[in-house]
Amino acid sequence: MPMIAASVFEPVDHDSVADAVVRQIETMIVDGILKDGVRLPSEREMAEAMGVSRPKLREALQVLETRKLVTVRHGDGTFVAELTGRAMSPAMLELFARHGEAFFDYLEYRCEQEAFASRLAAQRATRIDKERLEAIKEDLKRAWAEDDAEASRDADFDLHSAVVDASHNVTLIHMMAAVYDLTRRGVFYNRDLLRTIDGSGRKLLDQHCEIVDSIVAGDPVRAEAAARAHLHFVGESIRVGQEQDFRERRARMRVKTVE
Amino acid sequence: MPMIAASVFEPVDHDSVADAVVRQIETMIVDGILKDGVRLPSEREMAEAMGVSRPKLREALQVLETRKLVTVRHGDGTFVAELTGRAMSPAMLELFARHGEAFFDYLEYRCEQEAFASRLAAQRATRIDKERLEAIKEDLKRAWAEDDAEASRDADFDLHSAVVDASHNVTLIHMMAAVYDLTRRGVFYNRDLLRTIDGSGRKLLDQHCEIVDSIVAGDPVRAEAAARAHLHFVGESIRVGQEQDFRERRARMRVKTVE
DNA sequence: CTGAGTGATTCATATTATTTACCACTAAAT
DNA sequence: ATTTAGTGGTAAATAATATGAATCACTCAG
Repeated sequence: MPMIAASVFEPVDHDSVADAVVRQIETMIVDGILKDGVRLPSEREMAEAMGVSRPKLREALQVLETRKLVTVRHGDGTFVAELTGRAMSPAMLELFARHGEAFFDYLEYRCEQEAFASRLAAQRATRIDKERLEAIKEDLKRAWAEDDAEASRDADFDLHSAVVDASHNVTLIHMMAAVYDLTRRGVFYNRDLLRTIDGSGRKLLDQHCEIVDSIVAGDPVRAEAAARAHLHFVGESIRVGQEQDFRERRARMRVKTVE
Repeated sequence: MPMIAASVFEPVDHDSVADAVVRQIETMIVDGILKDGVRLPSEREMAEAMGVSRPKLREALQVLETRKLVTVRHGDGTFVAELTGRAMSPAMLELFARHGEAFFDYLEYRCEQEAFASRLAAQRATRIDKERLEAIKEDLKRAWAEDDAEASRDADFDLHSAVVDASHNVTLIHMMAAVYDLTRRGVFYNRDLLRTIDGSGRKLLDQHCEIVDSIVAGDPVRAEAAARAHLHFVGESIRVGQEQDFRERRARMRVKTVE
């Protein structure tokens, strides 16, 4: 009779009450239900509504305060922190990264912003902007030719920053600065996932070059299309990559049963 | 200062230890890690591996036994039930329905089976089969013309059963019988979701008619393509429908904050 | 028939969570 | 400036859940 080894069974992922509360409040923030600056109901009311005890709710609020998602003021109340304003706070962006289902919303948003930035850049790029973009294009090519992942990542980041800078829209520049910083630190996704459907990285390079070329050519329609195609490719790579990772993990578990 | 009403906060979804164990073991079954008939490790070993106490593991195994997913034999051991064999057991199919991430695997599998069935049906349908299919086609048209959701659902089920019957592959007939029964009972998805991107239902009708016409015409390639297109449409409708439902729920929660 | 494994039951103990009471701060009303 | 009613903050008793351990009953291989 075939028998399963005990090692196939992993420790159960069982949350405490406080953890569950943290997750639910974070989800409400991500979903836009709890907006910046609003005051939460009193601890007594929230605890009752959520069906947990006040000490446990307080424990959760403490975690949220540590993550800079809420502000607690003795004798006054509990408030959702200012998370977006002119630019998304790191706390908010890290929250998005933690909540997988929000990630594709973020990507959809970013696609729209980068299409917008590329269109403006094609219209407004100065000679200096264009020179900067051409120089980054050479960096990208060199990084690809040398298969230098780190240089490639840096150049990627430089390109997107340069495009936004070339849009000359101050609000956009501020809004996207934090996004790029966290993308660069790998908070949103492992950049290796971009190799999922583009093993050689050639496609990624071509897309980056097309963005530069269309901005330098002063073609807003082409620049916007290039940005959208690129972000679509990024989204697709991540989705397919995550699915493959998931299938591989399941396959490894199955293999484990016959060891 | 804007304030959120307490009613926006819902009771936290917090599992007991036993519930968490149930979910994890069910996931292992869905993922194919725990296969039919295999013997699980002893309760003592499983409890230790999963990091829970034996009484709590036993509580979980009792739930799984009630759901007919495992068989427990005093003095012998605990076994994964025979869930698939020649046809998927209702227990297995209900398990798939409970585990959302498995649903699209199921749909992918069903797409392949129905494409296979349609191809065979186009090759093997007898005169009686064809007459039956044509009669069902008329039922579908009438149900659509009269906007009769129940008649439409019944005719839909009849069609898929008739196609599989016309394949004259006994294994396939048995395998799909339980699938159709549960689909009919709405275990897998609410059929209303099919109206998400096809408000009038015309597209669905056209696809059903194309399946019938291609089988009656004896064209296996066309029949297979028609089945695949149909199942692709079903998958897409469900996916978009679920996304819309999700967005609507979030929007309702946001509206709730300003009441 | 025996022994070593399995599941089954029960109970004492530990941990987590709830309930309750009271303290300290804040801000609006007087 | 004071008062009051709200808020958050702390602590302890109690309840609920979970763990750990001991023992019983069944099964099957040797």
